[in-house]
Amino acid sequence: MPGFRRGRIQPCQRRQRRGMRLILRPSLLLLLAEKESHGYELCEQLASFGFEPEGLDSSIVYRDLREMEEMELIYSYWDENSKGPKRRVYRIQEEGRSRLAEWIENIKSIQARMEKLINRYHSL
Amino acid sequence: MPGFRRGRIQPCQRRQRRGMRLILRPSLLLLLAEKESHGYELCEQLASFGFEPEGLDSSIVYRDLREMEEMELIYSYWDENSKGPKRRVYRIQEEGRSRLAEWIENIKSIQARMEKLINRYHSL
DNA sequence: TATACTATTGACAAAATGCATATAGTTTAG
DNA sequence: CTAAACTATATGCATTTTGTCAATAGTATA
Repeated sequence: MPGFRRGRIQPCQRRQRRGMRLILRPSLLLLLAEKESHGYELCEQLASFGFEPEGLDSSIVYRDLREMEEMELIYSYWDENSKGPKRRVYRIQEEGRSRLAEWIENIKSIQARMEKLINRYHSL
Repeated sequence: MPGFRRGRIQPCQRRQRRGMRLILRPSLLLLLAEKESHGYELCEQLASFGFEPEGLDSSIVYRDLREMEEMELIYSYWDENSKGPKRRVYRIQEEGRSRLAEWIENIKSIQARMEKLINRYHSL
């Protein structure tokens, strides 16, 4: 069984996952702000943010990491000394820390808008 | 000036708008749960959910309305008696009310996860 | 030695999004 | 009276984002 996979999902479920995609990069960046890590380990740790392993294809995580590296928020090096296949270890950059702060602010404002929506719904 | 338009946006801003797209349909459906309405009016009312007119192209709203109609969450009829161009008036269906309830639950769970993320960020 | 687990990457199709533009009736300013 | 601005909806297209599959490879274990 190749790790972190799933079957095809329903169109109605895609929309639900979209909300999670929104916090995927911030979650990864936060994990890397806590300590350096590699893709596979990050996939496991994402569970603590509510990402279930069946709900997230690991290729998405790897892709997002590469993209954040291109944005120069993080950088990577090969860990040659680890057991098993070589790992690409990511570490956060200063640029990444400030971007994380921005993303968190953005999430707060989205959250506030969601709050408004929910309240309005309940006063129907 | 054609209503509800804007210029080209930066790639960093796109991600911010993504959060708003997430609550666009639920917002529209909630507005329609409150009272029947047509696209143009809905565009105006969206401001109360934090959608700025410059931040949302009205074609997106019209498209989402058509799609929700295809999903049979809402239905429409032409208002022939109104002044100006004819309006397509939307009304929510039972199916729409239950879907709205589901969407709200989903938003709540996303909100809870965002909360977790924010708390974890602040304990860095 | 076959299977499962660790670990990463690339290609491709499908879906979502942003933007421009077309159409058309009505009101208002000059 | 006529051009501009506003109300109102719709569509096509290019780009971006997403999900899925498949390929590769080293190591541990049954």
